[in-house]
Amino acid sequence: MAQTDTVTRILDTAEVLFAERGFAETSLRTITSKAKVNLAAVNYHFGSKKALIQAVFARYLDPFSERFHQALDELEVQYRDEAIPLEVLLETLARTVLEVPAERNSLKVFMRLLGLAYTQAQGHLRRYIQEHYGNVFSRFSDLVRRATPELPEAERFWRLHFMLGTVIFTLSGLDALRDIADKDYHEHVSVRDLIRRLRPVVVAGMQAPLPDDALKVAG
Amino acid sequence: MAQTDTVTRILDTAEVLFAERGFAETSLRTITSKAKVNLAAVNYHFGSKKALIQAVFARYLDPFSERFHQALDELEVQYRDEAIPLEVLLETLARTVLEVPAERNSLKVFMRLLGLAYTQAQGHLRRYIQEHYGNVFSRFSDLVRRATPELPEAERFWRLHFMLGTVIFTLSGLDALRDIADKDYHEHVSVRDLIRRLRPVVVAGMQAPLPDDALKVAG
DNA sequence: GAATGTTTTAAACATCCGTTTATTCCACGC
DNA sequence: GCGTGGAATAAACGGATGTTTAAAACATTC
Repeated sequence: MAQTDTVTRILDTAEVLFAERGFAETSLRTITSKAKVNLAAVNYHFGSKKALIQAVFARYLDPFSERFHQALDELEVQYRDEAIPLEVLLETLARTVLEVPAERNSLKVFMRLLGLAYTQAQGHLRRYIQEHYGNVFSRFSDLVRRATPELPEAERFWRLHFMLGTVIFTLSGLDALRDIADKDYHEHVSVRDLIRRLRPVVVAGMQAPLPDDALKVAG
Repeated sequence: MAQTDTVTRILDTAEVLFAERGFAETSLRTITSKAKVNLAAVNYHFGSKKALIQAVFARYLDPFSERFHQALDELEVQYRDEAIPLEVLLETLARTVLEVPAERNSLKVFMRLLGLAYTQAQGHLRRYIQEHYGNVFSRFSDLVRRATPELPEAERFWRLHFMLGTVIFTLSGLDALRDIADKDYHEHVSVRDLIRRLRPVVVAGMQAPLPDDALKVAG
């Protein structure tokens, strides 16, 4: 039974704590004590705290990357030379994101981690993700380009990131928002509910009219 | 000259460092040495690091809150019993956000701080902001309700937060995104450029068609 | 100009951190 | 059975953190 499930226990505990408090605010002592594992185990198995952080991400992003590539392969076969419609691309992305962590029903954790990767300094993490998973984003980005030929290059870039912000911000801050929503509207939303609500907003955002070329934004 | 500009020097230095690295990653020693102030000055003038963090926010949010209330007062006079159009509300919000930090040309810092307030744990900060500035948000939220009577209550709540996510995520991660954009598109964007690009996306997102009532979101 | 109250300073304090070391444990192959 | 090597453990290390203390410097008032 024992063998290397120490590694798994560390990862399981670390991802939850990281998602709850961030990286700097989560000490190795908190992780190892909650995981009922010796303090030195982290440095023994992973080498350093930084490497542990990267390993936590790899456990989500490796399967995600593989599945998403695969899903895009199928779409490209299906659509031959036609451009894949934007809605289909977004739908596929959403489905893959939902599938990956579903097996450990930890979508919330996954989203929190993505949000942290963006917002917490941690230069090493950004470099790691860019280096290991940059090509998935590039491929998706290229397909979106073909799906929205009317958008100027730069405009599409920014809108993709706007929408990324919408989704990550919402799903990663979900708990806080859900508390407010529960209290005010007595309507409990699931993550899948939220994604259903997000879809039309994201699509409309991507297809919004181009901004005025006005030189100034306000009075 | 000296007197209590120690307090100002601490605040000026702290807000920049917090915005760059986050709260936990910024030590009082870094702040005080860069501000050329004694280490104990923070605890003497503010009481604790937490209180310093809150003071940094208050210096932005107090003027913002006051000006925004004032701007909404004027709009309510101007529109009498009619509903204020959504675009006008968003425009007013954007203008006020731009005005407040303009005097110290630190809009970027302001946005980074807002993003941190959302994403970094710091429960004391969330409570502080909620307690001191919750009513501004409530008022704005009520006006948006009158401007979008066709939206179900809960749907509007979520969309407002979607759009909040879009804006805060984008402007708070601005530097990283700008690096990519500069490299790929050789087009340097200013914060005002970005806000110009954000506007149609936000408006379109708020006015997107309602989601299907489909029970499931994907395959 | 002495007294008073506020601000600044240097030093120490008590914790907490990530990492390393040295030892012990335990399973497996010979 | 014994020895070998990978894994677990307890303890310590060096350094950084927020906070407190007690003395010095300064400004203000009478």
